[in-house]
Amino acid sequence: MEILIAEDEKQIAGTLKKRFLEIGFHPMAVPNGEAALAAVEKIVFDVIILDWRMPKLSGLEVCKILREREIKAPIILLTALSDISNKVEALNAGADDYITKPFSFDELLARVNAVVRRFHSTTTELGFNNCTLNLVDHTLVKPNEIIKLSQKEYDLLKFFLKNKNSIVSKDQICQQAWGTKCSPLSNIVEVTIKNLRRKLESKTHKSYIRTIYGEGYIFFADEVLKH
Amino acid sequence: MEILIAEDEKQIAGTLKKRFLEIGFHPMAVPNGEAALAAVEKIVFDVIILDWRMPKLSGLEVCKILREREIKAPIILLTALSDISNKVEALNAGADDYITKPFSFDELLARVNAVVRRFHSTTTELGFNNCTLNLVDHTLVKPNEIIKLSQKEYDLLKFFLKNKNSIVSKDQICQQAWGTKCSPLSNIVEVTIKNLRRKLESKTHKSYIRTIYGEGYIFFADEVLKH
DNA sequence: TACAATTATGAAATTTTTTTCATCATATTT
DNA sequence: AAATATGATGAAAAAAATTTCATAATTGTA
Repeated sequence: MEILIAEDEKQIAGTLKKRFLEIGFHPMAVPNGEAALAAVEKIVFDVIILDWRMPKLSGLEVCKILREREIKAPIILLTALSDISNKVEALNAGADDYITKPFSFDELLARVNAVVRRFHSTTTELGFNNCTLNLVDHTLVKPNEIIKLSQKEYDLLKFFLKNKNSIVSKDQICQQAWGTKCSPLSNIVEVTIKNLRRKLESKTHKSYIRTIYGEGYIFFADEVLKH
Repeated sequence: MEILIAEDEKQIAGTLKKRFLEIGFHPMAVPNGEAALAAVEKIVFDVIILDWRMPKLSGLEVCKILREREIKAPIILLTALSDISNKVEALNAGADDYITKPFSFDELLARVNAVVRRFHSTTTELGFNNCTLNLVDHTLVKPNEIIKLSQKEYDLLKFFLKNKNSIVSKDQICQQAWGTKCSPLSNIVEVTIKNLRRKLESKTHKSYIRTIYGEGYIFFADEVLKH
């Protein structure tokens, strides 16, 4: 789980990072709003935690900018004030939750989990590297073009993205994308992989799908880096 | 906008209903949790507001039950206590927001709008009557069967659902579902409507799409009733 | 009721997607 | 390096989706 923490108070940032690390999350801490915006350009986060009061760019402003840029990841705002109008302002800026300092780590964790669970149950796109699979349109959104995927190509890519960076066997692929056992008489999987590879490839990024001889395939996607 | 308000304090319920009515929403007030569950069985709400403290079934319990039943509509819990652990409990139960009494109507409205806006930007299905259009699978989910829609049938139905109960011209349909002006030389729209009608029809419900001679079509869907 | 305009429909034609097949390329083992 | 197994690929075949077309049915109007 990739978490961005934008917080200028070093002690809070440090504690949060440490606690998230302990439970196996991947936190990244930045000290201001500009750094948060820069980080989001490069990395796909599962949740973004923004301190409201930061020098220059406030957490609220960062939140608004992220939503304008169509960043969909859930955002939680931290604030010293428990003013109710702040809460409304935060929601209107596109935040998903709001938490007042001081707070316990367990409370923050509960909110992070709630917000992420909800997000994953309703998300409409899956990102990888500098591309996105649009689950509603069934299109592959590359940096400079939008490519229509056929049904099978879509099913296959979706399966790869759910299992990125780990080996999947041909049997597993058949089961998920074709709903049947893999027939040794047919090579539909190979053919569809060939076609998907062609649609995925670009000048900068040639090989998303690596063949593991005798085992299956791995879809390589930097979980983290967007560019 | 269909809003369910489950609140046993009659005065609060009455005021909320009145205020929502004034701004053109369609509120329905019920006095307890059981009635709320029953209402959700029959009606598709855009947002559900639950009082935490209600006789027998609490708002929190109703919330959990609704999520178990895969009701996706956003839920806001009302409570007299501003205890932070309650907020965590609410989120863990699948609620989207939490508001402590006393609150102003404007604050509630802001939260309703925030929660609905977010929901609509990430929703993965559109409901109508006793059916659902699954936007990810491109399937039509009827009470007893799941029907695969072709791309064009899907585009057409999606357009109808976005414009239900109002006349849409053939030109509008072409523009949205085919991305081109309607050619007088082609009757693709009529043909696709014919095919969609066939897939939509059931023993109980024959005519979703009514033709308005010389004007276009209306897709009739009870905005409200599920059964 | 007759007529013109509009919509509905079955079936053919076209296009696209999916699958099969033959052949080539590559990896592993000996 | 040779033999064998596995995967890749272009092209053909089959199936499915989309569009066209001819004709039938329906609606509104004279």
